[in-house]
Amino acid sequence: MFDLRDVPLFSALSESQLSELQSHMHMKDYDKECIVFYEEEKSEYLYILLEGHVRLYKTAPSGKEIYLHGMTAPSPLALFPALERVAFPATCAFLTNGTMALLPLEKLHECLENLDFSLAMIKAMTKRMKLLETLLHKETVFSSEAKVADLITNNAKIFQYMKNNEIASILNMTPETFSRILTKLKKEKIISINDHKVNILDENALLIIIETNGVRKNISM
Amino acid sequence: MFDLRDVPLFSALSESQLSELQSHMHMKDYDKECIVFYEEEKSEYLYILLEGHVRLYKTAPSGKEIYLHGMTAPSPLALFPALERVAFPATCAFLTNGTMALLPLEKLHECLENLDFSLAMIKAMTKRMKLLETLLHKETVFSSEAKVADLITNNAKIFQYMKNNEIASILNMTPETFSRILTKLKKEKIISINDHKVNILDENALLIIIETNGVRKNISM
DNA sequence: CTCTCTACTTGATGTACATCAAGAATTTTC
DNA sequence: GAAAATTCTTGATGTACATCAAGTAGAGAG
Repeated sequence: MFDLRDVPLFSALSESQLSELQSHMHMKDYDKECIVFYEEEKSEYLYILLEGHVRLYKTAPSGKEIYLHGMTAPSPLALFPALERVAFPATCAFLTNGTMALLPLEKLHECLENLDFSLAMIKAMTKRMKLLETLLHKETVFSSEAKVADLITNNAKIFQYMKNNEIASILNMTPETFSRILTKLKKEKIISINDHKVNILDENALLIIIETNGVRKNISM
Repeated sequence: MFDLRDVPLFSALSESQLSELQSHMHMKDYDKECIVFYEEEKSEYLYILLEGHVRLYKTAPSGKEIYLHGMTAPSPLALFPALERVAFPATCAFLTNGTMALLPLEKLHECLENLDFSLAMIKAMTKRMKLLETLLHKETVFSSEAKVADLITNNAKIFQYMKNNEIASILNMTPETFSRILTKLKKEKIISINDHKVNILDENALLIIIETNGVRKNISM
């Protein structure tokens, strides 16, 4: 059985409050690939991811999906639409099968009367703002090469359990661009890849790419 | 004299709490164009904009400034770095002259013990998340043409008090691109401009541009 | 009212990506 | 372990912008 106590946002509530909430919640199971909610849709519920992984993405007019975040259980989703009762800014789809809890928004707003819950909410929101801020930074100041360099320095293991074209879509670039950048980095002896394992040969070169958005040129002012 | 009560975030506090806070605050006056804080810098203070306008921007490795938000007084700035005690994600500079209040972070954290203050903090944070979300949407899913169409539909008066190259920088595009898009819209009889006043001739065409990121093509698919 | 300075426009070129199209290398399947 | 399916690579081309460069039009100063 799932327990709201496992979700940090709710861990400060008392037994009685928790069981009150649980009695008002729906559980919903999803299969892999299923859509939980669509961008621009409104909802009367807070979605709480209890089991599985989901991805959040926007869809551009061309039909291209813009990857925002991946989320692993347990985690409340779309806090901002829940608090402001506005439409979802992104579509949410399961990557695995999993379970959501749906909490009516009135119940959520009642919880805010509790100071510890409010503080937990502030914590959860700062975490989400950090994610948004990082994403914005990557999408606005990083070149494709810098995105790859950043991924390799911060999350090299991802190459071991994801296909390159999946990684490319997380970075919001095409598989071709991703491939070209990897071969470039290999040619320049900055990384090597054997059997889906990335070895960093020149950490410093990666940092330079991240800082300058490209390979070192002569120092022009 | 400035009063913290004018800042919605602090309006829930009692007289005694407010005067306690005020006794710990520094006031600082700034001239036009002055930098308040730099991206990547850390601070022991929450900055509260009491008078004037500021802009927040990131700097790309090329030196290009990426405009994020403009803020008008009264408003707390950089809530997320204050709460998490991390570095500023952007640089803040005054557009006019104005005044900041600097509140030591310990004092801010003490305020969070107060439920009403926490709720006001949640409100302030959702407002900020809305801004971030809107910005992310514009920067990731909108074409330059869609950005301009969006600006015209939502904030046509801006043409009356800002120069075109200032508007272009707010939209994160070059003045040349902005000019080309405006002349295109004029040629297509979607807008007209006389004496810095924009007239919308075909509202629907603007909405189509926003939805499709360009002028209507034949319905493919 | 003319002169200057700044803002705007327009064209030519450059650049970082995406897209299209094969081919080469893996992985999966039986 | 061979055939089929999938993923990855590589090259050619396209596109949405930026950049560079020159000219034109307003707007403020004398």
